[in-house]
Amino acid sequence: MREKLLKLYEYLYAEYGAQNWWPAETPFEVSIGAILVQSTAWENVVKAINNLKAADILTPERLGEIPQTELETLIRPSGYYRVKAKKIRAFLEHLRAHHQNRLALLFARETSALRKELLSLYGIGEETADSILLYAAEKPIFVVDAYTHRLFTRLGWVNGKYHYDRLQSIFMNSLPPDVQFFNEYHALIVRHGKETCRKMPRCEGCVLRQHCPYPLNLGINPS
DNA sequence: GGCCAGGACACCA
DNA sequence: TGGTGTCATGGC
Repeated sequence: MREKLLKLYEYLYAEYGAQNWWPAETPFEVSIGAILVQSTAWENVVKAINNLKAADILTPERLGEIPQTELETLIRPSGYYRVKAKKIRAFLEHLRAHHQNRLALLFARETSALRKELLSLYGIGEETADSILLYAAEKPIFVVDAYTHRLFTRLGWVNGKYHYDRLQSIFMNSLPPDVQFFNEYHALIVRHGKETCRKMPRCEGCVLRQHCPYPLNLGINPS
């Protein structure tokens, strides 16, 4: 599996180059963005983030002080704005109550304990937790998503239902735990998914509703 | 006007 | 454990 994963990475990197993720200025911005991007096009998240920046409240303290309705209004462009406002407030409340509003204190925890802590919060599931771990806390955790499942399904490397942990294990058990490598690999899979999806009928087992043009000629044999 | 985007959760069998 | 409904704006 290791060789196939490395070959896939080489293909994607040669095709798209460095993606320079996560597109944010601070770990806190990454964390908020990770919640806002749930089932949403990134372009809409940018609008919401820009609203928060324009209001000059993109800090744990300030964001935690504004009323929920005001937060809802500011993040509205990212969609699902009511539930996302609750999720952000749950995250902020935890940060305030347990870590003095300081991400550095939260991120100082041991990785698996930190992951469990994030997963215990309302609105933070596996992908969001791992995105925060990798892109904000810079822990060597591989982020998996629907694009990953679709790509692996088309390559014949997995079949059936989308199980986050199973898919993640394929990477974690085969590749060295390198933050920059994991960063680039996931970003490339997302980039590839965005670039290549809207032309052919969707495939069996695909968790996304959109269309995609697989199979690719990756030259990688199915397992 | 229809489809869908870098999920998570509630509820049900 | 698995399947389904809900949340919602904005681009194409």
